[in-house]
Amino acid sequence: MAVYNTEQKKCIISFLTDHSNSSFTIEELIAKLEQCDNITKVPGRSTVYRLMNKLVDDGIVKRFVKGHSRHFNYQIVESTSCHEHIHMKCTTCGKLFHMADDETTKILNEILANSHFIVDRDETTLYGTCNSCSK
Amino acid sequence: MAVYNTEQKKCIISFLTDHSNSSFTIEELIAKLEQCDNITKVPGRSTVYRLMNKLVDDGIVKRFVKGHSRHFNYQIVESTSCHEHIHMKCTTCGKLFHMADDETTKILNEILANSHFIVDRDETTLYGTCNSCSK
DNA sequence: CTAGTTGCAAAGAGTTTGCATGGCG
DNA sequence: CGCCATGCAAACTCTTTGCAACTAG
Repeated sequence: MAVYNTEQKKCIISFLTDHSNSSFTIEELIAKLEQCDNITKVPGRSTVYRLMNKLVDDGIVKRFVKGHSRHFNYQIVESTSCHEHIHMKCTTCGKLFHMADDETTKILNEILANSHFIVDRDETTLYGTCNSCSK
Repeated sequence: MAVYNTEQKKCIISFLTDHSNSSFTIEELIAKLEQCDNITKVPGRSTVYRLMNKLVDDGIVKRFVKGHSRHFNYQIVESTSCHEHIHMKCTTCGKLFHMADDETTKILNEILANSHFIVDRDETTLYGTCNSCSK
């Protein structure tokens, strides 16, 4: 099945790439896209839903729930190495932090040794307060 | 505002308590309750929704998304000390494990020292594979 | 009794889908 | 030019809400 590289698809991917530190609900994403003036073709609502589902299936975008929200958030998966470490999301400022790789390995090995639990790195995001926000 | 202890509320809480190792979507919960024969008064759909929202607000039940599902799961919060340690959920067998308190403290302190990030314990569930399932 | 709770049905919100049109390759 | 992608509107699913009847305390 051929895949076409349409304006709508490019528009969403480039927006998410430009805001790779933030995540958006579908509603937020649509609102943001409509505000952007450097966008040639703002995709329609159903196209956004369809594209996001496909992008999640393809592993280009990650779907998750932020804090206690009842809606899904979408965020671009930044690189393949992104799967390799723990993420920390600040619930105050919303920024996503990446734990150093060796620190990640150390922590996960410690959990394995003590609790005999193999943590799935890709599924792991810690929520809390970042350095700046805790000051 | 007074709070009445109705059959419907008791029925949901006792079911969740009896299955404190499992979590359910609303749909699953309703189906299970309808199957149970030792239940005097099966609550209606809207009552289940209303009660679950209230139970979550009151901190008696926890709402979260399991794996890549698009629906919320509900699980009873097992005890007050439950907030104090990290949870580990096996994505294979579905069981919830509790990390030892001293281990939790050690890990979180290590993260704080290295990444300057204060992890919210209450928000933290690690997903992965438990000891039995990894064999 | 009285006020919180329930169940029904209807409304609301979020998401998916069928189909005709448009546009990429 | 053929086939995939898009947009609209309608359908669908999940959840909430208004209201009259019910019931715990």
